[in-house]
Parts: sequence; structure tokens; C-alpha cells
Amino acid sequence: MGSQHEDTVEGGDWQETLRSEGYRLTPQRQLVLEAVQALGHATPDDVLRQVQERASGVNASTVYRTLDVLEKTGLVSHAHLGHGAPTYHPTTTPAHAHLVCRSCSRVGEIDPALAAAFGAALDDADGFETDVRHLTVFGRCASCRREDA
Amino acid sequence: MGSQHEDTVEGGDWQETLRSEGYRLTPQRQLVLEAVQALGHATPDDVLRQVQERASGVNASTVYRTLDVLEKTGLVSHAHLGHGAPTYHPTTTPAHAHLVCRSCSRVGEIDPALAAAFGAALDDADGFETDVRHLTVFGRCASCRREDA
DNA sequence: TTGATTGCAAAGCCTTTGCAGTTCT
DNA sequence: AGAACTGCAAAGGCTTTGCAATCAA
Repeated sequence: MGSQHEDTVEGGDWQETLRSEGYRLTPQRQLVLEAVQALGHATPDDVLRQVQERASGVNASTVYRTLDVLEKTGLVSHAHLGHGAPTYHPTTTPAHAHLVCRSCSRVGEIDPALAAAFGAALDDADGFETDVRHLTVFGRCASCRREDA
Repeated sequence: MGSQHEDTVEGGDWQETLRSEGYRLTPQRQLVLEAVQALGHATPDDVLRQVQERASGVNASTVYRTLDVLEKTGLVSHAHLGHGAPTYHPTTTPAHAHLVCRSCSRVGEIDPALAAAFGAALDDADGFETDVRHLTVFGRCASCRREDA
């Protein structure tokens, strides 16, 4: 199981996590991480706006670069839930994959047990280690199927 | 099972497929479709270059618009195999999902039975109909896992 | 001190759009 | 003839990059 990092990361240790991988602690990094944790599902632009409310003048490039750093250190992950920008998620919550309905655009979460079983099957078949947090399944949800033509 | 269209489309019927949905037959559409079928896995830019070799002066916008039309009519599908442009695939081959290794960037195909089982499980659990052709799983392949630290 | 990090502005990649002219039916 | 389609050029969304100034360690 697992990826390069633990499945979930404990609350207060982000400072140590960054330091241990040779990154510096900056106010911007703290703000971006807190924004992702507060928002749950956030695009870089969402993060930027959230951060601007608390501190004026954090730059968009810094948000992009910081999200990369946070992802490399396993503090956040991202997935592609639609055509536009990716969404970033805190890794403090249990790993889950996403379900996106193309008709109504609603986003759901896949039962972690189901996703894990699929990952295990891929491991058995191909020796492949799946990044569950990044996994997004597109299709049609139950309610849209009901009201179809 | 299945999506809005048949799982695979028979070779010569693309003309009828387009016409029956109210689209016109144009030389550009034929060229683009043939390019996708010849290339197997092709970005819009790949298609553009392939088409330029056979006929000068097909425009990039036309390639984008045509790929949309071909996808709406079920003649091609697309998936996201990396950070850049999507790749388009003919639907004349059996539906399969993709596997992408983040370390070596190699792309593989998932055993259709495995993908189908996952889709069936999502249908059971959530009534969700999965678009298998669009499904891409990111992670680490067996050989990269072996040579890790 | 000094290398990592930031802000800023510019460039980049991929894609979409408006519109006039052309082509399929 | 008339609606659909194409080419062209411009604009658009999202992201990356180069560089000088700044800041954490």
C-alpha cells in the first residue's frame, strides 16, 4: 500500500516535514497549507484568493511553487476533476478517489475500500502501485442515468 | 455496460455515423479520423502534423473542432496521460483504460476485465456508469518499484 | 553570510472564439 | 440556397520561468 509518503500526515508536524526534506519555513508556505486544509478541494486560484484575504500580496507564482513543494513533501495532493485547473487536497484526511459525473458535474468520493481493492488488483496483475488520491473516474451518476433519453 | 455509444465502431461506417447525427462529411474530417486510427495514441498536435503530411493546410482549429465532433459521435475518445495535451484514440479497438508510471513515464493498458470489474463495482455501489476509455491510473510501475531507494 | 525563496513581469503551452469566406447537401 | 464547416488571427485560461530583491537558517 502507501505512496512515497504516509497515507495521512499528522496535524502539527508540517514544519518538521518541510525541514526534514531541506525546505525552509516561510509564512507563505504556512498560509498556503492552511488554505488547502481550510478549503478541502481547492484550485490554485482558490488558494490564492483565500490567502489574499488573510495576508495581502502573496503572489500567484508563489502559490504554484508552494503547492509543488507541499505535494513533494506529501502534505497535499492533487487530482484532476474537470477540464480546468487541478484541485489540491490536504493529506490529513484519509485517502480517497473521486467520481465525476459528466452530465451534472457533481463530484463524489469513491468508497475507499473499493478503490483499495482496485489498487490491489492492479498490484497483483502488473505489480503497479496506484496513487489513489490522484485517481478520478468520469462517467454518469445514478440520478443522471435515471432521467436520460 | 457501455457508454452513450457502442463499445467499438465498425470500420467503414464512419460516414454513416456522422451523417446520422446531422454532421457533414468533409475531407478534413476523414483525414483527422484516419490520422487518429493510424497513430493509435495521438495528441491534437500529433494529429495536426500527421494530417499536414497528407494534405497541406489543415488548420489547428479544425483539428480541435473535428476531434470534438468525432468524440461526440463516438468515433474517437480521449484520455489524459500526462500533464500536457490529451491523447485521442480510435474506438475501433476494444475499450481499455490506461496505466501511467510517474517515474519512467511509461504508459500501459489495464486488463479490460479488471477495469470492467471496477466499473461494475462502482455501478453496484453508487449506480455510477464509468467511462472506461477515459480512465487513467497514475502510480509506479513494477520495474521502477524494484529499483527504488 | 548565503543559498533558498519570493515577487514581478514576461513568456509559454494548449485551446477556444469571432468572423468572413467556402463547401456540403 | 442555406446551413454547416473551414481558415485565420486574436484572445483566453492556466502555468512556468528569468531575474533581482529579500529572507530564513
